[in-house]
Amino acid sequence: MTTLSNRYETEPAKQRPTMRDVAALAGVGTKTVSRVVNDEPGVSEAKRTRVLRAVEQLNYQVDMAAGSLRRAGRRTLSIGLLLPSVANPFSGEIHRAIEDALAPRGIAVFAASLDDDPEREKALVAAFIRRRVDGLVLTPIAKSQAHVIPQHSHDLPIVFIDREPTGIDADAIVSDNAIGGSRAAAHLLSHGHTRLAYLGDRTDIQTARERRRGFLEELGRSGIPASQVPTIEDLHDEEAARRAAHELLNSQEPPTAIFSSQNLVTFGAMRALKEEGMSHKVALVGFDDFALADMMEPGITVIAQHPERIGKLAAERILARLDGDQSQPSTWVVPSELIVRGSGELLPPPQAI
Amino acid sequence: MTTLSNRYETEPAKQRPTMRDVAALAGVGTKTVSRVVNDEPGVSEAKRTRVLRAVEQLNYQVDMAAGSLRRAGRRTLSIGLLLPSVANPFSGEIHRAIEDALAPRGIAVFAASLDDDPEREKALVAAFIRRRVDGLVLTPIAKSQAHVIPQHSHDLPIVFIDREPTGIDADAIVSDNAIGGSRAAAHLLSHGHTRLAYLGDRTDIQTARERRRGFLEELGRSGIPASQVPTIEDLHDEEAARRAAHELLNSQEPPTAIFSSQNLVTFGAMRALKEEGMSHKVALVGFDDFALADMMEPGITVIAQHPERIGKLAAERILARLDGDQSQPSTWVVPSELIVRGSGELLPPPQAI
DNA sequence: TAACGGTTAGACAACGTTGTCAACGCCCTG
DNA sequence: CAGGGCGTTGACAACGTTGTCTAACCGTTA
Repeated sequence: MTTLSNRYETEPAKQRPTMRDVAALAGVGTKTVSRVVNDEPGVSEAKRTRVLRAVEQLNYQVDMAAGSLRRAGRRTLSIGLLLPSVANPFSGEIHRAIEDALAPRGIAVFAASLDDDPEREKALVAAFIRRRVDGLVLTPIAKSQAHVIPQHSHDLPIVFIDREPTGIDADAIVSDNAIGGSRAAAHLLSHGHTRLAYLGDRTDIQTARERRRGFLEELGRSGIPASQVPTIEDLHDEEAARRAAHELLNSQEPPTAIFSSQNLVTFGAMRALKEEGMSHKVALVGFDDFALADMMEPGITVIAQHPERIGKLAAERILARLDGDQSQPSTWVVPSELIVRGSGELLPPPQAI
Repeated sequence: MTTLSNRYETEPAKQRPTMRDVAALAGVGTKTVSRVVNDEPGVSEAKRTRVLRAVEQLNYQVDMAAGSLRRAGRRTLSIGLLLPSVANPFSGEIHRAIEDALAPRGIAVFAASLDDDPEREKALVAAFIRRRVDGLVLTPIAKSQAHVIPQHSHDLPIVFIDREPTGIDADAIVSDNAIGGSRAAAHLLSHGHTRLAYLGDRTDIQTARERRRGFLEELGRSGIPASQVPTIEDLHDEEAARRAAHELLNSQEPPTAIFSSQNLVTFGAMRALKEEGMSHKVALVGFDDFALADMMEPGITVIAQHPERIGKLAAERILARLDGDQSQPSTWVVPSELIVRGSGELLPPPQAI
């Protein structure tokens, strides 16, 4: 409220200046203006400064859309990013890493949330293609991406993140989900646990299945058959996870250690443990790190993913493809990391050994 | 790796189909194709289905950029969103609310991070204007936004969020920072505290100053002059806040209650309290809510903001302006809310009363 | 049968920019 | 002094789409 005039009351809403306006004011041809604003050679110093002055005076900004329409290659210097949700901190980290990697090249990022909805996946991919993005980074949801990606977008660089795509051959960046799961198992086993349980996410999500597989296989290698491991799955929110954990803790033979395959599931498990007064009695390892994990009582041991590395790699793949990389698409795996904070190092009670 | 052919090996990288291709295949004029894909009337059913079949077959998608170049009004159906950082959960919530409000109108969101850097603010605004976004939602940083927003963008809807702009007359959506601060003070006073301290963010940030002002004014009304309130400011990260809190707690007359003006500052204070074993002895109220605040020991009482409401209002303002709203720009205030969880209800020790 | 109105259809120009190309002026060389 | 080469410059078409406008066709009415 500092100025007096209302931005919205100025009547004629004067047109945004075009290159022609600048050319007219500077007394040159439009092509000369084009050369100046694009830093192309072949313009005398005298004209260059005249043009720059006119640009300044009119506050002219090129229309990139019009430019890329004519320009060879048709680059729009924008990419589309499809995440589970832009409000999700894990996605936010990926987003930021991608932005940081693309900004130096002047590439802007369209971001959108999928909410695990295959319909949205398809619609948003189409919306971005209509906007002629130079590349696409996306977390796949639909069973197959073949129908999501139109045939004739074959030259559009696409990188899948977090989950590998199906039905289409493209670059992908994923965490080592199975290895992470086995890492969790090995860690708990090394502290003497023999009664372990698994709390997992929706089984139609590939990463969740991988984490479970890695966890159970590692237990199997230590002589604990999967049939002996209570496994509760399809937990998609904190409340469901909380109830499942309560159920586990009140079962006939409660586990002495729990592996939760995802953030919200971990939160639910933490709640249940706290409510049962078992936070310091039953070990917990969660997949995926989160803020303040070290401030919990006890601190929560996790298998941390590295969203910033996933994002950086995804952006690098897009750039490489834009720069003409024709190599076979492949999958890059970002290693997970065990972070020890207390909850995963609780020992089983003597009688349970 | 499901299919055999490499997407990047198909030699001629065939051109994306245009309206002309569709028209040729369907045996009609381009304008008829245009009418069909834009759902305009005046096309016989026979031709309509022929066009749709051709669209399907070629997997044609309109080029929105080319369309809006010609189309009156020049809408690109995209907006620019400038946040402190897309990786910041508070920003993520705002982002999501904006996306949800604009998606039904087919508007896509460019998101970018400012990192509190006025240079980036200016550069990113320019980048979005070059892309001809239909509107701009931004968290202002520079001392004045007058030079950030070019003169001739006077018809471009702009909404400022979180902080009010200076030097430009535009809509703004903010939290009731001062009231929130006074709410925190009143809450702590009502539990008998008389020795309170303030831990604050960078003093050049308007919101931080407002929160402090509200807090101190409320104390003043209860007869506690600002001069008696230890005030440590310019804390921009968790570590600085932690050190400041330690200092406070080890001072001659340590406070019995602390108000921290921002998330990272709250985290630092929590750390210091835990390290000093004072978590249950010194009251703490933080500005801004965060995940797992209720799982801390004790739960952290906060003055919660409502990012989802801020985002929704911002999007609604943009839409109203796009729809021709010419009213005076003004500021909308989103009320904060006290959430009681334990840390703010700790009583001062008897000897301190 | 002629005139008319309504519907359907496509030719054409234009949106703001850049690639292509021809033309201009200047300086240098033979 | 003619000719060649080089550095500048702008006219023009084209990018993919849509607004405008006119034409063709249909059925109806006088």
